[in-house]
Amino acid sequence: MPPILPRKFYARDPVSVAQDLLGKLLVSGQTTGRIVEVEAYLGTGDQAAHSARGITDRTRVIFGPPGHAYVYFIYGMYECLNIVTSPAGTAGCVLIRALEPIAGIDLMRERRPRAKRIEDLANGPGKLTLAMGIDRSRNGADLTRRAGPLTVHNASTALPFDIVTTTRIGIGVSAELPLRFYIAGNSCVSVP
DNA sequence: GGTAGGATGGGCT
DNA sequence: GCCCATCCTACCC
Repeated sequence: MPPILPRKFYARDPVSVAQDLLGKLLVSGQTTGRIVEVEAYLGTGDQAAHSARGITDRTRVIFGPPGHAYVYFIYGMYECLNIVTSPAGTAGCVLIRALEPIAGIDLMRERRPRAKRIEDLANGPGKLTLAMGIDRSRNGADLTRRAGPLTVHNASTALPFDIVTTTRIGIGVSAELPLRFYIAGNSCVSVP
C-alpha cells in the first residue's frame, strides 16, 4: 500500500485539499476506493457548510486539527464522510462524494445488494459509506494514523486526469459557489 | 428514457 | 416544527 498522506497535506484551504484528494485511495478495513468526486465546504463565507453557525456538539470536529474524519447522519438513514482541512481552530472540510471501487468489491456488493453495476456501489456520498462500512463511530478518527480504521494513501500508479469544476449537489444556500470537483470522464461520478 | 415523492430521524430555531 | 451536503421505487412517457 502506498504511503499515508501526512497531516500537512490537510492543513491547507479546503479547495486545494479537495482538488488534490482526487485520485487518492481511501481504505476502510478490507475495502479500498479511489476518490473520484469531492466537494469543498469553507470556513468563512459559505452558508451551506455545517460549520457556518459555529461550534456545536455535531460540528466540533470540523474546527479541530486537520486530517480527521467528520461523519454526519442525514435524512434519517444515511451517513456522509468528510475530511477535515485547515489548521486547528479554523473550519473547513471536504465531502467525499464518489469512489471507484478498487479492492474488497465482493464485500461492497454484500453491503449494497441493490447495486447492479460496480459503478453503482459507491457513486454517491451515502452509497460510499455503506459500501466501505463507514458510520458515525468513525467521527473524529485520525486519518493519518497507521493501523487506524480509516486511512488515505497516495496513488502510486495514478494516470494524469482532468478536473471538472461545478456547483455543489443538493444544497440551497451558497449554491452558486464552484466547489464541486470530479475526475473528467470517470464512470463512478454521481452526477456526470 | 425521465421524474415525483416517500422513507426516516437528528439538529437546530 | 421544519429542514436536511440522500437514495430508491413507482410510474410515466
